Amino acid sequence: MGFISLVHTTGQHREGEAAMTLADTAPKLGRKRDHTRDAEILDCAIAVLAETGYDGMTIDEVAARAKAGKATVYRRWSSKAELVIDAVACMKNRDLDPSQLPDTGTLRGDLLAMIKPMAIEEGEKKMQVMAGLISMLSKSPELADAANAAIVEPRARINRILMTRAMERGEISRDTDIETVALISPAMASYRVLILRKPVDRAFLISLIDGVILPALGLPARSSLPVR
Amino acid sequence: MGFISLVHTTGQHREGEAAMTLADTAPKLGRKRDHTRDAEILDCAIAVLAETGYDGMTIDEVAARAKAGKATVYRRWSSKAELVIDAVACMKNRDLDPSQLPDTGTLRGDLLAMIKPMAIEEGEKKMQVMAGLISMLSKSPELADAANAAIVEPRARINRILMTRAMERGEISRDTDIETVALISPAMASYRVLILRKPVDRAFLISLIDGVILPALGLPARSSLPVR
DNA sequence: TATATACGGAACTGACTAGTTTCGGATACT
DNA sequence: AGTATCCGAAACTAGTCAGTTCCGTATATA
Repeated sequence: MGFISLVHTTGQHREGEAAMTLADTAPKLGRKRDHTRDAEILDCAIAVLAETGYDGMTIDEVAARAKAGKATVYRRWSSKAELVIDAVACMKNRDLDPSQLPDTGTLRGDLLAMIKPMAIEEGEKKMQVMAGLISMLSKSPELADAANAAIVEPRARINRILMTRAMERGEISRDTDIETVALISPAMASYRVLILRKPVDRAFLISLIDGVILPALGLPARSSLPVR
Repeated sequence: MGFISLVHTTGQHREGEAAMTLADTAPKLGRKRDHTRDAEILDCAIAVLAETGYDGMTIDEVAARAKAGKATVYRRWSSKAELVIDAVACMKNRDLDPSQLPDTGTLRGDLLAMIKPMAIEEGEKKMQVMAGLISMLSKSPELADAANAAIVEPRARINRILMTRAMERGEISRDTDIETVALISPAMASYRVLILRKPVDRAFLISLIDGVILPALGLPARSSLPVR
């Protein structure tokens, strides 16, 4: 389960022991480390994390699921905390295409175009992971930063972009508080999954757009024309 | 810290062992159980829960903080899970006055009147507790129900009442989706605390009311007069 | 070929903790 | 008085898990 193709970009951490100023690792002799295992282990870590949460996750389970020895895991990450931070950071790459956003001409059209089964599923997965991390966020600022960058920010950023475009288009008022409005859907979707434990489906997202977001921006549910 | 005066209402659970159809406990002989310890222990459980989360919380810590022996705790609750469920359920009673809500004549006035330092602080505490519970909610439906009834519902309920009154008053449209709009502030406040880890202060709540909730209801930020 | 490292797997260590039991003393009924 | 239960405190039991070490084997350089 999960594709292997991901490359994790957040650094290998220290692999040797001696203090090396440059060239993180450099054993000239011996068998080379199989870096295809890295992403596989991280994928399994994400899966276990989503299923059991940070405290419930065990290195044994991750290693077993990746058909790896624990030594193979600890050779790459010096602790459970580092593995998790790297795994979470790695989710950032699963994101929707960087700037290949829809551009339908209306904000409503753009927001609706963002509702795709794949995006919903990926969002659900991220929320499962987030659920297992929340109690840790206050204990590990480093993890909190990783979770923010990989899970929280990407969503908000997309909304910010779409709404900024709508503003430049003249569709919404110049003095809209985009920063806040862009957080409505992430916030309400999180709340629905994490706390109400109900599914975030297409119908919910549409009612959110038409019942909350667009009205909050002063647009009717069926906006299409710029105001001026 | 924390007042002792609370009475927990959610039941004592089984205290004896033999199957008794009625009268849960009935030792005629011996020293009586000191029921003032119940609420004290529950208060300490809440405090530890807020600080460390469910997995980080230990019975030893709770007992030590309440200056009680572990046996005294286990005599009342047969497991950590039951203690936590009872402690969470107990938070319901800390609520804002049952139906003693503000009635200023406008929805904005009512919503602003709900912003009191005490209410903010209590909400923050509840969110800390919720943060420590989230990863457990999917594993224990009973805990999820308790958390919902004690932490989630009360807030939403107040908004629902205030908005229903505004509707009857003619201030907002008859076909408003109150069920969704009432969740905006709980959702965005939770998101802010749990995920963004920023404080929910007066300024945030006001910008939420004026920048999101009232506009979503078709009201200007300074509404005062009924529309029709 | 000799050496050094990687691999999966398994055994081991040390710390922690849920839950139980025991102890000396206090309190309440009979 | 006698007995049963409570109390706080501490010791004990049993299971779990992070992190380490060792094994036999595979693969790379020299």
